[in-house]
Amino acid sequence: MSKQKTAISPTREENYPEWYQQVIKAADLAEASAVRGCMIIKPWGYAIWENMQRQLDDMFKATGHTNAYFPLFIPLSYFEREAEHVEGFAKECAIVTHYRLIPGPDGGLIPDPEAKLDEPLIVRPTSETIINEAFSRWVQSYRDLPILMNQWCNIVRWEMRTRLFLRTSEFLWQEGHTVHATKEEAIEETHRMHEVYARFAEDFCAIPVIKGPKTSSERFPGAEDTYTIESMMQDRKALQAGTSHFLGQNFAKVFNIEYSDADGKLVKAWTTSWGMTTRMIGALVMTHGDDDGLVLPPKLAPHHVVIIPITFKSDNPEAIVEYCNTLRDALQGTMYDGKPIRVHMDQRDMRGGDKIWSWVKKGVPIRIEVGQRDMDADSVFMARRDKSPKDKAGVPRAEFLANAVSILEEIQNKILEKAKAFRAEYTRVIDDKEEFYDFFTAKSKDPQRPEIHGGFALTHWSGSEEVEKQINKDLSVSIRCIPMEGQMDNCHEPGVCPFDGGESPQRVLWAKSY
RNA sequence: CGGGGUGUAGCUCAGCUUGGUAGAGCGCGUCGUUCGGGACGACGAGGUCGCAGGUUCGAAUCCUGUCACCCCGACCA
Repeated sequence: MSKQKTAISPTREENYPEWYQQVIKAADLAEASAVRGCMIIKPWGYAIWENMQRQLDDMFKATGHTNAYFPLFIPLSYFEREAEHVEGFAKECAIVTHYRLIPGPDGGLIPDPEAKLDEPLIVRPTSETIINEAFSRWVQSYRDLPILMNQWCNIVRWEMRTRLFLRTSEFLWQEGHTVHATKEEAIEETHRMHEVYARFAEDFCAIPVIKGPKTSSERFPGAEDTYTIESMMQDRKALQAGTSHFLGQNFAKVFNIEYSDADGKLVKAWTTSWGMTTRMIGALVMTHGDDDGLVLPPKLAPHHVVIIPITFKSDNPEAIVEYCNTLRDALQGTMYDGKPIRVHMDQRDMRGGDKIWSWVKKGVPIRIEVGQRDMDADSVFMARRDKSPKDKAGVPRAEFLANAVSILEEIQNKILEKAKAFRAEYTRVIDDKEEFYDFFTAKSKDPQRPEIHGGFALTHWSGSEEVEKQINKDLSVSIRCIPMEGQMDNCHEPGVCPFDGGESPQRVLWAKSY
């Protein structure tokens, strides 16, 4: 095969959606399965998810939460209780109606009509209903509160159009569910977990996010308030990376979560829920990936360092392997982010070029090649994933060992800064309707293949749902969130809505979204 | 559910209009020459052409039915 300029074809510029698919394939993260809309998460993709899980789980534990597990199936009658919740999820539910198969007339298997369930079960699209039903039995006294619970599980939402990691019919996530004695405590919890997500995104995924509440039309079905973190992908579209919901007393009412307070009065409780999903892996791809494949933030990379012994030219390959072994041991004895550096020795029997590129495409932060020459000079040949694949050089072994941690830290910081700069470049404060429409309109001739355009727009907004609807219809642009204090500059002064001239307390964030 | 398209080797696809013994590239295996940035050669393994009917001496190819998937719209973490 002839040498290509980039490892991934097409490039982001040429065809962004196709680039995304190719990166996932090249990095061996996941593949489509025989089941429509469901993906097979392969070991490299799953290892990233495990690192996310471990980190988030620590953060949940540190904020007082415990894990539990609730059933995959939810009785239809539970699900029916909260009207808005039903309206939001009924259109995309998988339903179990039978529990036995029998041979059919055409030789295949069919559901046994005799084995029809009295009450259909739905496969959970989210677990508020079944968890709050349990909570209603667990909560009797103010002494039982708060309940701070989380579960790691899979859920099913029967999506029409799917894309690996971003939108699949089945996906993995965590869902936190809490019950509180007072409104204030529940709101505080909602904000606490919102903040946990933002910190996780920025400090671990190196994905800068904008925090804020959703408008009422974008809220979680059944919530009083939904708080989101929104990030900008490299095609300048917004991705909702995590949400935290203040559910008020909506679920407490329909599931009858009541407790006796200190005065012996019977009081309704307040609940929250919050979730983050495997979509985050898609966010990593689209935030940091380049035309050579995935770029992983070191804190989440399954391997921090890959060591490739180059032995074919040596009289003494065993010595090189041994030299690599001691290098690996030394690295593993070094702590990064509170844990030993994760090192992988790649001794697969394959050609050097293929081997090296496979790690470039997988996004490993540091690559080390060691051949006879390096060993003789007591040095290593190092390449960093945040630099060009060709930008690599020999460094003395001792120097590399001394600097390994700071290089990982530097890569982690650098990709976050790069993402922040990208977002800043394509975020615009707009006060004029025409300019807004122009900003979000592609200039390319072929409407099937619009060029990468638009970004984040900050405008005033009167609060009108009509305006929201019209803009969504015209441009497929929506309000991603109402940025909170301190999230963006020039955002929190009152002004005039450029769409209907109404008064506006602050600017809101508009974008096309996933 | 509307509009468009595709089912042939592990993968990507050609062959179909005009019926006549199943093809290519990549990948895979063995051997050789190579190899400090995506090698090359030789040989080899691998397919009841989505499924069911029909037409025909003969069907991947024509006809009918059916199933699945993909793309574009409405819905979504």
